[in-house]
Amino acid sequence: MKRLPESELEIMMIIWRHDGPVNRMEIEEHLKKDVAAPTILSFLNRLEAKGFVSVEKIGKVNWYTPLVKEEEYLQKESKNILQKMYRNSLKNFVTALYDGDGLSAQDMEELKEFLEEKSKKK
Amino acid sequence: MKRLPESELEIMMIIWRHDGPVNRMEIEEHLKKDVAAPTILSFLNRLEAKGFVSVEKIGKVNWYTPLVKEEEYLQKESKNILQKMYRNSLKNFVTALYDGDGLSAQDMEELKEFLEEKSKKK
DNA sequence: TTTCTTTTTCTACATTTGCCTAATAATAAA
DNA sequence: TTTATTATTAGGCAAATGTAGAAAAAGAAA
Repeated sequence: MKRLPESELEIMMIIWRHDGPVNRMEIEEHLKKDVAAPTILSFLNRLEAKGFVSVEKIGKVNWYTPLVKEEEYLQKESKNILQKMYRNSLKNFVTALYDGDGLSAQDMEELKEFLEEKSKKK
Repeated sequence: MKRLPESELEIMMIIWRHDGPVNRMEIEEHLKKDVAAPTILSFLNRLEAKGFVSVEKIGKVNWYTPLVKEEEYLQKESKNILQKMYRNSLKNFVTALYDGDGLSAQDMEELKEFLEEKSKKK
């Protein structure tokens, strides 16, 4: 499974968050910036070529369905990021966020609970 | 400050972790895969063009010094990553790691302590 | 002062990425 | 059944990225 470039990932995120097949128009509506229709279709073609989605044409509209699971992709990516940028230390990542004011008290609380929960389970 | 492509970031990480000016040869030694000297120098040129390092030539050797601070870059990147891939939720990121077996008990312990420490301070 | 040796600089090239215009296909409206 | 309307496909282009061979520069050794 390849790593996706930014624009393709952006599209993929929309597809993942959407329930069931999506068409170009729906994706367009969820994109913040606006791009021409053929641009989006071009990204979708590339995603298909890379095996990330399948396409079915109904009438004149293409419907796209994810083939790769979001969790699967994000799991790989998370590890990658940690390894490449934070010497494999989650703490380093969180510290960077904290120091850059990217962490609210609520985020921290939420995470603490998660960690307690998980370590209890073990 | 621009985002760096993978190869340039890899070089930058080496420069940051190194203390004081570095030359091409030293960088080469720290790279896992091996690339031709001109390749590394080419990346270094691009880093200079982007304002990430400064160069000083002494004798026939170039010495590179970081101009952008590691923390600064990583802080921005961390936020970016979180926002683009995890709907801005650190918990989502950690969950992905956890579910993908990218988290050791020790990592979790370390992080819990960090969080407790920080929320106490507040 | 020649002749290596080693570095860097030049230049180039294949791919990938981000994007779009023009052409084509296909349904919907007259 | 023509004539819009609209979506997709073709094709393509500029910039960015990954990579390196050949040429040039500079110190080191003869």
